[in-house]
Amino acid sequence: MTGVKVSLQRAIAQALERLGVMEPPEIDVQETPAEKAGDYGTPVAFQLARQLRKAPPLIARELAEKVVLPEGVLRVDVAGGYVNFFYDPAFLVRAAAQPLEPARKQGGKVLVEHTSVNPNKELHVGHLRNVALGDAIARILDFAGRRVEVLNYIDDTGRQSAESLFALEHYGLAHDGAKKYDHWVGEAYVRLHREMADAEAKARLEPAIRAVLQRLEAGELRGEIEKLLAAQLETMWNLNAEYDVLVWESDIVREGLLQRALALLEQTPYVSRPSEGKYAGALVMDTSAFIEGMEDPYLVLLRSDGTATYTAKDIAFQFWKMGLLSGLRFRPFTRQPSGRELYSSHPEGEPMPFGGAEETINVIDVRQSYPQQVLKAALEAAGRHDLAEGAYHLAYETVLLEGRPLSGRKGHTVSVDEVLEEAVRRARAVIAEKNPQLADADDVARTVGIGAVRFAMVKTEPKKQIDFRWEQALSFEGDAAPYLQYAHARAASILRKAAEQGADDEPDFARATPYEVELAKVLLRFEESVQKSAELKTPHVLAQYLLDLAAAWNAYYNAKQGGRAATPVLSAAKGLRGLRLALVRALKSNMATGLRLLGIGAPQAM
RNA sequence: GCGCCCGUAGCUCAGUUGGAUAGAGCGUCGGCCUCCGGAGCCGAAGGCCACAGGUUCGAAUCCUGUCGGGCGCACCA
Repeated sequence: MTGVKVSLQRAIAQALERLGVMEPPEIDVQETPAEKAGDYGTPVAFQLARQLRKAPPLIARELAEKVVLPEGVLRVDVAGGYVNFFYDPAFLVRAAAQPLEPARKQGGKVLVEHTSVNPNKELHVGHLRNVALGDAIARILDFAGRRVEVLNYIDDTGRQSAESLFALEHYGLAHDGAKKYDHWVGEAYVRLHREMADAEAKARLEPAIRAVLQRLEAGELRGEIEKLLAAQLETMWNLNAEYDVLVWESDIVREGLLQRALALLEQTPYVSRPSEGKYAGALVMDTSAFIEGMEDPYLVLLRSDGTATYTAKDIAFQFWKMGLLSGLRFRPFTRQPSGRELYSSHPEGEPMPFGGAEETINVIDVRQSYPQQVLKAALEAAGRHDLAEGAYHLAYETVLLEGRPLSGRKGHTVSVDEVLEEAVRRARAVIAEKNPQLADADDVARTVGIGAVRFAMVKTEPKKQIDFRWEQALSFEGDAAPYLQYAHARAASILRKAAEQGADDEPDFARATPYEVELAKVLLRFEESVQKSAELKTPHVLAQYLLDLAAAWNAYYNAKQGGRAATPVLSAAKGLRGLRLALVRALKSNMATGLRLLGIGAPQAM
């Protein structure tokens, strides 16, 4: 159903060629403003004025004379320097009624890493934005024709996990099942930190924590981490997020990826082992050739005591992601709610074709910008400029809670589980009030509540800080997911009634009115918005488009002329009714697809 | 101090590879269920697009500077 703009661009380009324009500019085709004549127009004559040394209106007129009108265009007109095209309403509406299809697969693999939360406590609202963004962008890229692999990194050898596991042992706790496991462990973690606020206590406990860390690195406590991971996965699944593969940090080290990455880097002129000065005895990388403005461009990979920094492991991981290194082994981990298999790296697994992507998207908050730059620098140092170009950091700003930064230690935080529970509860209350007869009210409340939360996380640009406020994030009015879902349910309701009445007349597109044309034009923007979302790697473009689409549909639905409904569907004359049903069908299906790409469900009724 | 990001209506935000009169939601005020679902629709009020220069036929969008705000600059992760 694309193609209206594209065919105009092509026609204009050919006309310019006939006019003898040697270097045609980018041809911009846009919908004409509401009060202007025509359907689509181009300002290309303005851009050519200098090159051709002619007034824009003159060029516009010549262009209008030379252009061969593409299919569906009735006539062309000139307004000032703009060239405007008038479409046959029937053509636009028929085009808009065509079913959507995912773009054909092309290009290499793109690997999306998101979530990657420390396995040591429950997810909080900061993680929520990460999961919502990462899951949505993966779905969008897939629809836009990319081969996508979704990865979740398990930092099982981190300090935080060690502290959590130590806390359980230290306080002699046993899980009785009353609380969700990750919340329960999180409480022990917080308790430990309260105790360690005292410097003396901290020093006393340090050796025992280190011992746990070492056991983690040896892979001895994998089962403990898996228990935490299982509890966290429940939350992500509740959010509608699934993955292809988990990669464990300990596996990266055990399989020798870290050593090989360092060996590879040591052969380059950028990595050295200073024998004196600040970095004596350490292995460092000089990033000055790749990162500008650093006071101290040296980055430690191996500490002088021989241990690897987190960044070094991350570099090894990035090298694996992009196929510079291979060697991890995998096996099935669990089956996810949709039926999709989740794999995991594992010492006893077998080689499988994960990784080796030509492009990576790392979804991590903006505070990690420097380490992410380092990953690119390491790829550059390895001589792979092409891969460095393909490594994208999807940086999102932090989430505030009621205007203040999140803080686990001060208890200023809310878990994702809590947020979801409250959202679903509120959705259930609204249903009880507005639609008490609704059959599957509990399921719908889940879809609506979770949808509201996810949409709130993706509707704004990632690089803008957002403030999580209960009243806003859980709003069921205005620019929120329920608005989109309501538009969908309304369309579903009409189609249901049409089926009951046996209304299935052939559409007579020649009967299209300006009301249908207006809705059709918005429908026709769907693919462009998905493509743009994919290209800019941000779901908010699609989210904003869906709001436009729902608004156009609601306006169409409510249109009145002289106090009467202007656009009734079911009571319309034969042919016109068929046309309107075709548009409603397209609206419903596109809205459902758009919501799905954001990881949000579209109930038939709500 | 150096670097990156942000500043658009009372509030929260779209719009930025330069294009026609800067748009939504919330809030305020006023309307709309004899009509397919009022979680909706229509209308009003509300803008020196932070400020000052510059480039351009044309600037919220590009450049320079200034002022506000956020973040990053560890042999932490």
